[in-house]
Amino acid sequence: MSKKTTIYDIAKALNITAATVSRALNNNPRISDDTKRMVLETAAELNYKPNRLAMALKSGKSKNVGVVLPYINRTFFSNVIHGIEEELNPMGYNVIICQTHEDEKKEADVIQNLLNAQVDGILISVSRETKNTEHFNQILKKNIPLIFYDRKINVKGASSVTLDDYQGAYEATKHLIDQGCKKIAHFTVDRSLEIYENRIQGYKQALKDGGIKFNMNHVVTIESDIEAGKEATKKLMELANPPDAIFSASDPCALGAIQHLKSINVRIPEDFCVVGFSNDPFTQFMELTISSVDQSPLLMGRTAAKVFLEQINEDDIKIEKQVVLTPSLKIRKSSMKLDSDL
Amino acid sequence: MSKKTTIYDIAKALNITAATVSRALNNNPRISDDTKRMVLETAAELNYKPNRLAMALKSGKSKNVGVVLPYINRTFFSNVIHGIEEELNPMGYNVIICQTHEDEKKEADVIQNLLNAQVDGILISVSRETKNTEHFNQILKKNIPLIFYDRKINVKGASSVTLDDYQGAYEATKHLIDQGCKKIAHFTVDRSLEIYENRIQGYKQALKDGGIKFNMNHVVTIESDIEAGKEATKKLMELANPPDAIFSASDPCALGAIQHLKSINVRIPEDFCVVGFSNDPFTQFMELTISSVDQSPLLMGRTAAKVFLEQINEDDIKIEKQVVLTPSLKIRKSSMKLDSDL
DNA sequence: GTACAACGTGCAATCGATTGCACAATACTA
DNA sequence: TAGTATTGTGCAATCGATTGCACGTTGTAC
Repeated sequence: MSKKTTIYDIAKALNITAATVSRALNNNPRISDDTKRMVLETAAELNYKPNRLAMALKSGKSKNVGVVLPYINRTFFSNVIHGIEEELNPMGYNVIICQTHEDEKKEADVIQNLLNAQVDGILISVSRETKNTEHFNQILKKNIPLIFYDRKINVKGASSVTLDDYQGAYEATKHLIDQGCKKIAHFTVDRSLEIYENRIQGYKQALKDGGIKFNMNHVVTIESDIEAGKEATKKLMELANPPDAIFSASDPCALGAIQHLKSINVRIPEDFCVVGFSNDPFTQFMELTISSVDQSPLLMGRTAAKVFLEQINEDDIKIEKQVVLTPSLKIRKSSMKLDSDL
Repeated sequence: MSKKTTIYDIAKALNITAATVSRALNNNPRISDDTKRMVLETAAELNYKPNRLAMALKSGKSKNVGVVLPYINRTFFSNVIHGIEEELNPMGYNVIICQTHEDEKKEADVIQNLLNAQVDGILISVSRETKNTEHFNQILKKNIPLIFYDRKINVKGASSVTLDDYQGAYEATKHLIDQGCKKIAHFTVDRSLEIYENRIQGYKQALKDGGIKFNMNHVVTIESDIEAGKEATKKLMELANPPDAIFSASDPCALGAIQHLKSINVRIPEDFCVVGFSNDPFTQFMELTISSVDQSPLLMGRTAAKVFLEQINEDDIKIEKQVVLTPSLKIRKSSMKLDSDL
């Protein structure tokens, strides 16, 4: 195995100093062109590769950023990462992924770990459990950019890139009203998370603006999976006053709802409309395609990355930046009662 | 902003040497218990956190591993990552994700980058384009473990964790034959990749064993998406001798096939059976659930990680290890012609 | 011919943690 | 009481690259 070649090896080969080699490699104007050429040639010959660890230790910049999220194998999050990489890789940054599994303690742990690894910034979507903000302050205290994406929490000094969940929910609900739905139920997941709370608020406002009375019994908090959607729908349909539409804050729940409705022979969208949230790919795959609010995860990732890059370049002047992306409602069969919407 | 505290700060506070502090923190037996206690206390007070970069530089072990894959936002790959993290995080490793976008040059670039970052190992699923193995040899020359997962390429000294694609394809095809299908077509994606070639071979062997003549016209190479699946199916059905089943090496293509077949009123599974490959979540979401071969991506990730851990512990003795995982066919509605399969 | 500028390199410290070797202090043996 | 173990720390080099300052050379001006 060939030991790695360092600038010292190059220096020795040319009978000069490592300092000169370093300067030559960095194209320092104080080094003569001749020397530069020789260094470059020798570097190539010896197959020299810079040791990023050494550079990082010296400069204090690791050129790594941490990306923290609940679970990586969720469509939304893996797409966000994709977006982040698109922006950061070309700038020479590597991305270290850490999962929290929706656990506050684990979140604090991975953040500590990232700080120890000297990351240059942290992009995070907070876990559902998180209440304490101490670990976030740790980051800011070290003057490391902290950017929340999608799920944020209020921390002074941190930036955020989020979706206008309120708006998305409002549009989805309004769309259902426009389709003639009168009794619109809502599935939510975790009201302690801002995103879900905002969706409820958007939903409520749309009802209000549409002249529909808000019905407490039509709002159900469930897990974000198909089964939960089925069960919840079953219960809703057994109410004395069942809904004629569901706006679900989660796509899997919307799917579960549809599956149950079909099983009891409710016609969709003629008798019942459903709209989901997230625009997960599967919503387009079904025969009965599902309307959903798109969160543009790629754009969110790219935007979060850009905000990071801005902050890193502004040095000491720490300007919090709050970017809010606009969602777009994808209207599909599950809620297309009227031809006019085609 | 509080400057980071180092072992020197602790040393100064206690009027001892950084060397002693280092030993105390590492629980070196040559340090007295008293000193250890004091160091630990002071470390806590000063909120000392080890600098992983410095440790890495000194030890030559960065505790980072690179994971290279075509695209992160593919169900299969994001699940593999999940599996890798499950094994590696508890051991103190961080994972650096790099995408190749199926591009050989990019693949070589990210590998170079990972090597410069001094990763302790590289787990990779090669890009479709890759022919040259030079960049892989670079890794091995530095005595860094190289583990292929899913898509491998022959490189002496590298380990691999793959799926028995041959077996998976064989079972899928045999299952179709057992269902009474006589003319089974096959969708493949890229025959230059071992995994797809193996699937074809398994398909062929199953046909042979089932006494069915292989029909060249029933094997179609297409992209792995719904549209391609639709089109290819359309063409197949227009043949003088159309198939009565499709074993697709890709789930999206299988879905495309089903969509087209429905559109021309072919009954599934009564008149036509379809089996996909990958067991993508959406295959279970449809009303007409799709049979598919499961690749157990989580297990694959975990296994690849374990192989890495073994190699890293065996030091110089470099033993190549080839693990082959067994796929499992998930039989669902799209191919369940006979009740006996229930 | 002297003075000063410009140019090109080398010296040595630094980033933070680790470690072989040396050495002082104490404990134990004869 | 001298001599040898044992124990606990310090010294200084090291990992690989960077950088402020110093210094020797050559060139130019008067």
